[in-house]
Amino acid sequence: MFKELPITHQGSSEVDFAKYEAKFKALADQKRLQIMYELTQRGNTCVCDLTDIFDMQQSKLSYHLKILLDAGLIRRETKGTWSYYELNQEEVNNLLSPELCYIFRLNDAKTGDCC
Amino acid sequence: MFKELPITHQGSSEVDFAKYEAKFKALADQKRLQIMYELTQRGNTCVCDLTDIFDMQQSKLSYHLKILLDAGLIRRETKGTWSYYELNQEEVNNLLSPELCYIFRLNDAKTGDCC
DNA sequence: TCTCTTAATCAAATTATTTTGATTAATTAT
DNA sequence: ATAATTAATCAAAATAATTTGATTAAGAGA
Repeated sequence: MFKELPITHQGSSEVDFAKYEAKFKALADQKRLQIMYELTQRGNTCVCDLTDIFDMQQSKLSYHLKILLDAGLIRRETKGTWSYYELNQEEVNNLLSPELCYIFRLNDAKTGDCC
Repeated sequence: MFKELPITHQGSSEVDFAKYEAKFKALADQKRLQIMYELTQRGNTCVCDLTDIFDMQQSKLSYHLKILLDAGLIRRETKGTWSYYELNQEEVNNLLSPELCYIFRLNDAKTGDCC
């Protein structure tokens, strides 16, 4: 009935790995990492600018932005018909090493300490 | 002929995101995170023990171990017919936040500084 | 030698993710 | 009011990742 538990610890259920799965899935894509990098460099950015920059179909970009948004890695702000996205620095810091955080760090924040 | 470059920086090609894609892909799976956690707790561990612990088909476990191995997150050592895997602590530290590193930190190393 | 065990690899089936093109709703501009 | 723009969503197609069961190669043990 019950699966035997491992001997040396109380089982990996004490850590919620499902939570991290979605976040790492969001990070596990070149395009999305580039989108994040772009948001790092530009700060709050309109989708219309991103479509130009990445030469990417609008629905495709929208799909990738949604994945990053759902994972909590970016934030959205809507102004009229326009959508602006920005990096969620806090979440990035919670996940990534100081070295990687630095890559995804807003330029005007690069003087501060990391993580 | 040439795609216009973004204005505010020299293009995201200066960061090798392809390199990180494979690593985050490896991390983007609950089972693999659990395998990593198990290796953290047990240290150098035989595949035969892992099949018991995870109640997972041998070929399936082998597939996931290969993905972690190829991403450089774990290391393999072969002794006769047996394979032993262990966490690549250094690589984990290079990627993950101190908070996450701590989860994947060998018990006997938990006193030391992170990252 | 012959048999058993270990663990990697393979091909096929299954499942999940991504891309594409179209549609939609909301807003803006004429 | 009408037309144009923005960006999300949808369904179908294309692509990629995972699972399964079988096979293989290498060693261990009788």
